[in-house]
Amino acid sequence: MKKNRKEEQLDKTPKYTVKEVAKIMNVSEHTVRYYDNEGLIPFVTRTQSNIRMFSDYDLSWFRTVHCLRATDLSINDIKKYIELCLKGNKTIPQRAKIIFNQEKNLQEHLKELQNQMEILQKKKKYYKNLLKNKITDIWNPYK
Amino acid sequence: MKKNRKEEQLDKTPKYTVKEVAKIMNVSEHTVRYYDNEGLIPFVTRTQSNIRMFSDYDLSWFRTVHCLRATDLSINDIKKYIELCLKGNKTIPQRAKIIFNQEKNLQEHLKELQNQMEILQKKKKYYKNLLKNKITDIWNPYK
DNA sequence: GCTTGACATTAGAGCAACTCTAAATTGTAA
DNA sequence: TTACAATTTAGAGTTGCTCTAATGTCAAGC
Repeated sequence: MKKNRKEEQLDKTPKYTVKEVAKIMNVSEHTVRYYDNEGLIPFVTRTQSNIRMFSDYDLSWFRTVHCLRATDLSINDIKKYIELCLKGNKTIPQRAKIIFNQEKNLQEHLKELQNQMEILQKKKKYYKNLLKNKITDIWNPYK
Repeated sequence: MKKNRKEEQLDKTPKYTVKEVAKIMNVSEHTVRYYDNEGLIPFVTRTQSNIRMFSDYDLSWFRTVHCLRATDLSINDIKKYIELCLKGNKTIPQRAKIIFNQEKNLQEHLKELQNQMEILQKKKKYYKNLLKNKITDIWNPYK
C-alpha cells in the first residue's frame, strides 16, 4: 500500500548501455550520446571505466526529450524545458505553457501532413491508372 | 468541348515573382530561390533584367516539390524524381515506385506523430491538474 | 539629370541537428 | 597476450535551409 508515491517508484539503478537505449528508443547511438552531451538527460551515470549507464529513471527523461524532439521542439528549447523541470514546482506554469504550445503546434503539423497525404494519394491513384495502361488523356497535375 | 487535354491547359505565361510564390506556397523567398537554384522547378523564366517570373505551370511543379519535401523526401531525391518526370512516359514505373514509397513513409510518420500526440495530451492533462492545484500525489512520468 | 527607395540578384557564411570518422581506451575470450 | 568488440572523445562532414553583404534595376520625386 501507498507505493506509487512521487519519483521513488522509478528505478535509478544503472542498467542500459548507449546501444541498448538506442535500440529501446529507436534512435542512433550517436543521437543518444549527442543528447547526453547536450545535457538533455540530466542524471546519467558512468561506470568506473567511463561508460554511460542509463537507469529506468534516465529512460523516462529520455522519453520526454524524444517526445518533444519528435514533435519538433528545438534542442535548445528542450534544454530549457528540462532545466525548468529541475527547478521544481515553481516553474510549473512555464512548463505548462511550453507543453500546451507544443500540442497546438503538433495539431497544426498533423493537419498539414494530412493534406499532403491526400495529395500523395491522388498521385498514387494517377500512377496506378497509368501502370494499368489506362492512359489518362485528361491532364493530371498530380505527376 | 475537348478542353482539359494534356498539359496545354496550364498557363505558361510568367506572372508571379519570387515574393508572390513565397506567399502563395507559404515558404520563405530564400526557399523559393534555393529550390530554383537546385533545379527543382525546371522551366522558370526570367525578365530581361534577370528577375524570376513563375507561371501557373511553374507553380504546379513547385507544388509537387513542396509536397514531396513536406513529406520528407530529400532535395536530392526530389531532383531525381523531377528528372524522371522530364524523361517522359518510359519512367512511369520508377516514378510510381517513388510515390508509393513516399505514401508508405508518410503513413508511418503520421502514426508515430499520433503516438506522440497522445503522450503530449497526457502531459497536458497532468499540467492542467497541477495548475488547478490538484497536486498529483502519484508520480506521473509525463512531466 | 540625379537621388532615393523598394525590390531583385548572387556568392557565400552561418546554423541546427544530426551523422560519421579516427584515434584512444577498456573489458572479455581464446 | 593477443586479438576482438564495444565504448569513449574531439572534431569534420552533411542537409536544408536562413541570413548577409555587395551589387543591379527601375520607377518616382526633386
